[in-house]
Amino acid sequence: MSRRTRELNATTAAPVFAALGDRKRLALLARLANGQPQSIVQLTRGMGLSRQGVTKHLTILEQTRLVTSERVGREIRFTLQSNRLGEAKRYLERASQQWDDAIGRLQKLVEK
Amino acid sequence: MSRRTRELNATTAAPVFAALGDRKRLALLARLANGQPQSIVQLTRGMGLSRQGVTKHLTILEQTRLVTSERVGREIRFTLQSNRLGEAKRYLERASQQWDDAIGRLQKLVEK
DNA sequence: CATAAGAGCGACCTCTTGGTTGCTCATTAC
DNA sequence: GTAATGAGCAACCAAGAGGTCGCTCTTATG
Repeated sequence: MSRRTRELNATTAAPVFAALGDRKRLALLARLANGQPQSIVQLTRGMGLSRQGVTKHLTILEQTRLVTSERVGREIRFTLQSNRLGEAKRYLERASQQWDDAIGRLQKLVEK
Repeated sequence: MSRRTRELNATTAAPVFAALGDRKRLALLARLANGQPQSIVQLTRGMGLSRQGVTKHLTILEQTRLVTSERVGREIRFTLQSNRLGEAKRYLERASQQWDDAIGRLQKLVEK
């Protein structure tokens, strides 16, 4: 029984958004979204950052489960976890929906 | 011609996610999502934080346009901007969709 | 086997973040 | 008019983030 896809709350969502809150990390995710799993050196290319710097970012992304990694020989291949992005997306969805509902109720009151 | 609701890219999205990447700030947004615009002292209540601390968080939320403020007498009322949340949501939507599409194409290739 | 390639680990540095306190200013209430 | 309330500003502090370098370890490759 995997608990991987339960809903995020303020406490669990914050680290995920924090992980998304960096240009370089978003760039890494965008790279991974484009196709196959990629190794650290591959992801380092054209990133304007040292390999160790990239590793740090990938560690953060992995800790928040936005990516997963798999060792293949001497390489480590990173894969985007789109379901995790989905969880973050749904969190925002709920917040904005709640607000829109509140506004809607308020307007009805005013109209009466 | 307002440019407020154009699409986010990696550069413009990062600060928004960074703003969302803090428990306290998510709590503030949740509060604002519950109903009417609220002042700083109101938002401070039960936050376990000094008024100035809350002000700092609200400043960050306002700089990224997740909230707007309006002066009313000696108070400042903060309002949630649900469309901004929507922009962030759509950014995540695109990334995960792109990945899912890539995976789909890959599987088709394998099946052949 | 020797070497190259991919990655881990630790030390280090600087700038930013999240938080505080203290004081001042403006607006409302009595 | 005086007090109380809401907010701004500046200084300060500790901890964390983002980045580097240097060295070691492991896994191919020739």
